Amino acid sequence: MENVITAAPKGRPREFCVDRALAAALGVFWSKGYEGASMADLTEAMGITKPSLYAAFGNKEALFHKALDLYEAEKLEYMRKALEQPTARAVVEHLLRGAIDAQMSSCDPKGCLGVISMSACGAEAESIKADVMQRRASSQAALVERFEQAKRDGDLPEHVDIAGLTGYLFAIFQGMAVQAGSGATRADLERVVATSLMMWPGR
Amino acid sequence: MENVITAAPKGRPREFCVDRALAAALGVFWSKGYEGASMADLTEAMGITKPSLYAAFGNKEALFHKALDLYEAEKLEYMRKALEQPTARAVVEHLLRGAIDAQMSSCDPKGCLGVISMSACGAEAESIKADVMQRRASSQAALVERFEQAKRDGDLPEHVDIAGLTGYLFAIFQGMAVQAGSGATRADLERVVATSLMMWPGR
DNA sequence: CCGTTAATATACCAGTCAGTATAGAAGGGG
DNA sequence: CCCCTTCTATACTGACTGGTATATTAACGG
Repeated sequence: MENVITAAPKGRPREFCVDRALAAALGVFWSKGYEGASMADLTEAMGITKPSLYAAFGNKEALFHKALDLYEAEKLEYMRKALEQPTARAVVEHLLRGAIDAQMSSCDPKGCLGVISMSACGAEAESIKADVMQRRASSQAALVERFEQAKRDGDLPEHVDIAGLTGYLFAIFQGMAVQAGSGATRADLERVVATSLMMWPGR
Repeated sequence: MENVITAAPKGRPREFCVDRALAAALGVFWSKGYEGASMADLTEAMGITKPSLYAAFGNKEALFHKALDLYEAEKLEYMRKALEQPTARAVVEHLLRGAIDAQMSSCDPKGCLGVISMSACGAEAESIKADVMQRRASSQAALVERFEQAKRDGDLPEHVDIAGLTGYLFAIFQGMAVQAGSGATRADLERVVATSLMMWPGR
C-alpha cells in the first residue's frame, strides 16, 4: 500500500544498476548468441560477479529472456512505426530501411539477435529458440493484419497471398540479418533494400 | 607407379567406411551447427571412437571442412544446374525451387548448413565462419557472372544493379534457410518462392 | 611363425561450462 | 550498540569440452 515506489530497501543495497547490467548482457548475447555467451563473458561485461547475476536475474536463461524483452522494446520499435505508415508500400519501405539501421548501428553488434538465436543450435537452447520463434510469429501476425487492412483500403489487390507476402518480407529481413552478421557493409544492405523496393509493384 | 588404386594397405585395415562416416558427421553438423556438435555427438553418429576419428580426419575443424566439401558437392549441385538455365528468370526459379528441396528434404536436417554456420557465434568458430563466407562469396560471384551474361544477352535490362540483385536473391535464400530451420513447412517456403517469382518482372 | 604397421578401445588430460555454498561486508531498525 | 537482511567475493562443485597416451588387436610381408 504505502509508498510503492521507494519500496523500503531493508538489506545492503546493490552496487550496480540492474538496467545497465541488463543492457550490457544484451550486448554480449547479441554479438555472441545465447550459447556462445559464457557466464564469464556476461559477468565481465556487466561488471558484476556470478552470485550477483544469479541473485538479480535468476539464471542464464532468465537473463536472456529479459535481455530479449529489452531488445524488442528498444531495437524493434521501428517495426511498430512502420505499421502505422499509410500505404503498404510505405510500410515495406520503413520496415526494410529500419532493418538496416537496427542491424548496422555503429554502436551495436551487427545483425539481428532473433535470427542469431533461432539459428543457434544446441539442445539446451530449445526454450530460447521457442521464445524467439513465438515473438517472431506475433510480429508476422501484426504485419498480416496490416496487409489485410491494406486490402480493405484497396491499397493491395484482392488476389495477393498475404501469408506468402509476409513470409517473403521476413525472408528478406532475415537474410539481411545473416548478411549483416557475416561481413556485409551498410552499402551492401542498401543495395538489397533498393532492389527489394524496385521489385515491389507500383512506383 | 604400380597400381595406384589398390595402394597396398600395410597395417590393420580400418573397420568403418570413411565416406559413410563423413556423411554421418555432415548430418550432425547440419542439424546442430559446428559448435553445437560435440565430439560425443559426432563419434556416436559416425559409429567410431574418438581416436579413430582423429586418425582419419585430423580434428573437429578439419572434419567440418571435409563435411562442408561433401555438402557443397552433394547438396548445392542444384546451384550449378540453375546457372545453366537459358534465361535470368529461369535461373532464379531453379535457384529458389532447388533451395526448397535442399532445405526441406525429408531425410536431411532442415535449413542450410552454411547459414547455420555463419550465424554460429563462438570465437573458436572464426575460421569456420571465414571458410563458409568465402564459399558463399564464390557462389555469389558465379551468379553475378551469370547475370552479366544475361545483360549481354539482352535478357536483363542494362540499368539493373547486379550486385544488389544477387544480394537480394541471397537474402531470400538465407531467409528461407532461417525459416526452414525454425519450424516453417514446405508449403510456407513454397509461398515465399511463389511471391518472390511474382515480384520478378516479366511473366 | 615372426615382426612391422596401422587401427582399435579404454582411460585419461587440462580447461571450461553453468551453477552454488560459504563467509564477509554494508546498510536499516531496534 | 546489536540484530537482521541483503548484497558481494572467493572458492568450489560435477559435468562436459576437445584432444591424447597407452595398450591391444588385426592384417600384411618376410
